[in-house]
Amino acid sequence: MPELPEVQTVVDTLSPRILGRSIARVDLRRSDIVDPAGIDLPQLITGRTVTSLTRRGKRIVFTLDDGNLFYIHLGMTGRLTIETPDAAIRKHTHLILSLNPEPRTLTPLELRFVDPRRFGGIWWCGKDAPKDTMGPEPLTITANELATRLKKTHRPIKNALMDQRVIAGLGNIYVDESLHAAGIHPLTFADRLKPAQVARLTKCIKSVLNKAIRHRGSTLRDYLDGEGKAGQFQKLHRVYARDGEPCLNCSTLIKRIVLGGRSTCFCPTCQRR
DNA sequence: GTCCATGTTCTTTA
DNA sequence: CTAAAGAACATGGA
Repeated sequence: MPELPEVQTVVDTLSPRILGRSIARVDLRRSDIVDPAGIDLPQLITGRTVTSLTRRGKRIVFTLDDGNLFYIHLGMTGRLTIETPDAAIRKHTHLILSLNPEPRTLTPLELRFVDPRRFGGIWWCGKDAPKDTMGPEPLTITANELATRLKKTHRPIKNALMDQRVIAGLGNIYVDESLHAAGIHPLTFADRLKPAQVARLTKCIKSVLNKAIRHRGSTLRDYLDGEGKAGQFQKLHRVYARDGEPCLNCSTLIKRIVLGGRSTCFCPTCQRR
């Protein structure tokens, strides 16, 4: 589910509800979603206040008032939503944080983490910056920076852009959409792209992501933002999951191939080899 | 029953 | 050794 635009939307919707509230109770219903295994997460965070909530790649980074830090990754089906305590607890709810009301309001809230497939989880970092082998943020990367990184790998551009060490935050949807916008065939070797193509790709990645953020992400099945609302950008996908349908630019039928074990959709006319 | 799914990480292969 | 490809993880829907 969640790539950069979805994760950014979750952070944006959660921030006003979480920042400044202290954590009154922690209900960790499945301790195997916490890494490292064996730490006492409830003991570490009960009574603390979240002082900042940020995104790095697809991670949601929580900073606490004692300087400790952890992040949540939503994996494929993870959801992080604000609920009132009386809301029904749905299946696969693994963590509930009860948040004290702000001084002026009397509404207690809960932050709930739900993740059926459990590819997501919570990573405790303590006071150290999280171990970070991720590439640069796509919204601020320069064309030169991306070009340098792509030059180092002889893989199809699709695979390279999916690799979080090359560039952080992109996944299957937004790589396909960006490559289509840039007119680049997904099988093109990353190290063979011309500077003009990388420049165009950089621009397209940014415009696709920004547009997706404005539409609050893509909801295919599981994704909801922090307030429980679905995204709308799936209605504007131009290639993702549109195989067999006409290209919105040229009417050629969108083709589907498998790359890196993932389905990859592209327009054979707009994206020539 | 089968296949597929927004992601990451470990293992195997070249 | 390294880079790249493939399998594995767990659940649910079509």
